[in-house]
Amino acid sequence: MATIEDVAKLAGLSRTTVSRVINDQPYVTDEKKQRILHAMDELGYVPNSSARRLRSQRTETIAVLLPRITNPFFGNLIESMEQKASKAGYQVIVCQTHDSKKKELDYLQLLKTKQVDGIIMTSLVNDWELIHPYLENGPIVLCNEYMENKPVPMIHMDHRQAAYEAVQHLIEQGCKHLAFVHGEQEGHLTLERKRGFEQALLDHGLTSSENQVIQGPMDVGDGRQLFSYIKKEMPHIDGVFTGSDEVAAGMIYEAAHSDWKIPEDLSVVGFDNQMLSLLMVPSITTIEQPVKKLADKTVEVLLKQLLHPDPVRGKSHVFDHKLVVRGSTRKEKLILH
Amino acid sequence: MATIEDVAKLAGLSRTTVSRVINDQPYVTDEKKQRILHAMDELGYVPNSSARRLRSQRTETIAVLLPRITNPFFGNLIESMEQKASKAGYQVIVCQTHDSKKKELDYLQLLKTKQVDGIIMTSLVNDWELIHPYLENGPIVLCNEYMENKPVPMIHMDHRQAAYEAVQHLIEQGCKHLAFVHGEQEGHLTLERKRGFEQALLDHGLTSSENQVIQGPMDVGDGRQLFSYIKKEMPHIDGVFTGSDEVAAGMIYEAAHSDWKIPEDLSVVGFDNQMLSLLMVPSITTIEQPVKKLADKTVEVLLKQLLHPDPVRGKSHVFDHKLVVRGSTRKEKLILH
DNA sequence: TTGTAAGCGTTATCAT
DNA sequence: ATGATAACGCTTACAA
Repeated sequence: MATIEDVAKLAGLSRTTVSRVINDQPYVTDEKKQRILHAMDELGYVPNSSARRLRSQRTETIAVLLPRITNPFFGNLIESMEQKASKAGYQVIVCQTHDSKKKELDYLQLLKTKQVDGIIMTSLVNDWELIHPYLENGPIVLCNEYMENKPVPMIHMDHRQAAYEAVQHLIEQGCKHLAFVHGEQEGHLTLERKRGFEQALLDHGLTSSENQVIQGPMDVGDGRQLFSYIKKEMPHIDGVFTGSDEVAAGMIYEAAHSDWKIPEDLSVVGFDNQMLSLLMVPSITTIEQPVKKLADKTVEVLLKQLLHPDPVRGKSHVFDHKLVVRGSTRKEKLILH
Repeated sequence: MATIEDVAKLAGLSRTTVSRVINDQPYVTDEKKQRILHAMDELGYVPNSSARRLRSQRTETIAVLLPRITNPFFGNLIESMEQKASKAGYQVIVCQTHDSKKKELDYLQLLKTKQVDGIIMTSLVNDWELIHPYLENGPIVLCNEYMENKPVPMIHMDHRQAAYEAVQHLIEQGCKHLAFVHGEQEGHLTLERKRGFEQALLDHGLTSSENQVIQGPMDVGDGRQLFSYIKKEMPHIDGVFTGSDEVAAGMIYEAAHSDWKIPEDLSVVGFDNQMLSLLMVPSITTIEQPVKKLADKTVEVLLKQLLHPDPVRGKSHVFDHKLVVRGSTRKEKLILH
């Protein structure tokens, strides 16, 4: 593999001058520049990335931590982030934590080992105390996940309000016995949604005791089990706010293979407005997140921090959600057209 | 940021000895080892990755090239690859080409710039002549995509045979006028499927002229348009083999909002057996790929090449597919239970 | 068992 | 405008 030295020799010039050409710096005669470019071409020279990184102390790479790439919400998020980052000349590396505390910390080490310049966390399973020290090693930005009064920028929606509106909608459709379903991890995000759920119940005079919080379900399979469980063990439940279109889809699938009708016997709300939620029969009422806006803003904020290592501030950027009403909750058939 | 030198000083030993401890090498007294570990701990020392890479000429990182992460097939593939690779101590970086020739070549540069030790290509849009030179810089393995007589390992299914079986199944269900649908790019993989399509027609006495090859559709939206197009412009078509569950799902969605019935008026076969294909109403007949096996084998082969830089051989590893028959093609209702 | 010193490929500083 | 030289932080012969 050719090095800068080889190029310099072949062109009859010094490494310094070659380096100037590589980095588009001034003070190189056009004639010599051409000679060097020729030499680089002839040797198939490409600058060695490790050497540059070592020398410059920068990697031009950022890491995005997420639970799992197979969740379409995170898939879309990373897709947008990657596009935005690569326009600014940054590489993105995708880090799946699978909601493991250990993996999350392992990936944060990328900052210490200088493999990345900054980190975006889209989920957060460790206590903040364990995350905080890593701020010494480079900027961290939270996207989607958020917590109060922490010295990092946060880009997200108001999940409490979103949950409130979803639950209010269920109540308006006539549901009296509601369940809130969330995944295995009880993150801050889940907590926010739960608060919204409870507030809505309160505001509409439904006592919490008749309503349920169910922890665990995360995917389609879980949703299927959940439906069977509700039908058998809690048949009084008539409305469910799930934190996930997958879970909602699983419930609807299983319902279709039973004698319950959705939304008549059970109304269901999902989350994320994934393609799936439109395609199901009935289609799924859900909360739409402004994925692209979240992604773009997050990358923008991180890149800004990379350029101006300011004293870290905990500014929140809150984006709007949208309740998309569809067949899984709409009991009175509206007249279309 | 503490360096190895700082640790050495604090422990009153040399860099060499510290390095030995870092790399778990023998010939260090237990007592000194402890002293060093203590010093590392006290300073919060972490080895600098760029320096190690530069010195050792290895990155312990592999790149996986794929069209887009939001396609669940590739999402699942990368998920499995990442797990397998990380067990062997390798990092994975995900590279979305979006089917762009330029991006594909850009990412292959990672091999030249020594940012990765090896590359897995799960799709291939450039001519082989452009890819070939990169083999100088490190091992490349093809997974999913394949071509004949190329000096790289290939791990894949027999797409021609899979297509053949899918089309044969449609014919057995009574379809007489078939269409084969594939995406924008006409890769080798698509070509294989098309051959299977044509062979099946031939073997069952259907002349090609009555049947169609449609290029372009890739996602749910395209599938919806496609259905409308077929209904309006080619209403004689009664069976479609799409290369994608998404396209199939889009067609089914649109059909449900029309007066055509699936499978009676039009039968549809998807590809990949994604969750979506089970959830649709009717559920989608599809081809199941052994994603985990493909992923594991691919990583295994690449890692082997990384350890033994043998003269490159073009061995193919072919895995079995499975035709999953569901409601989108099953005209005679079978009695269940 | 431990240490010295060279070198991986760049780039920044300072001369010239 | 160009070049010599010293880092960046680590590993590895080789010496002791």
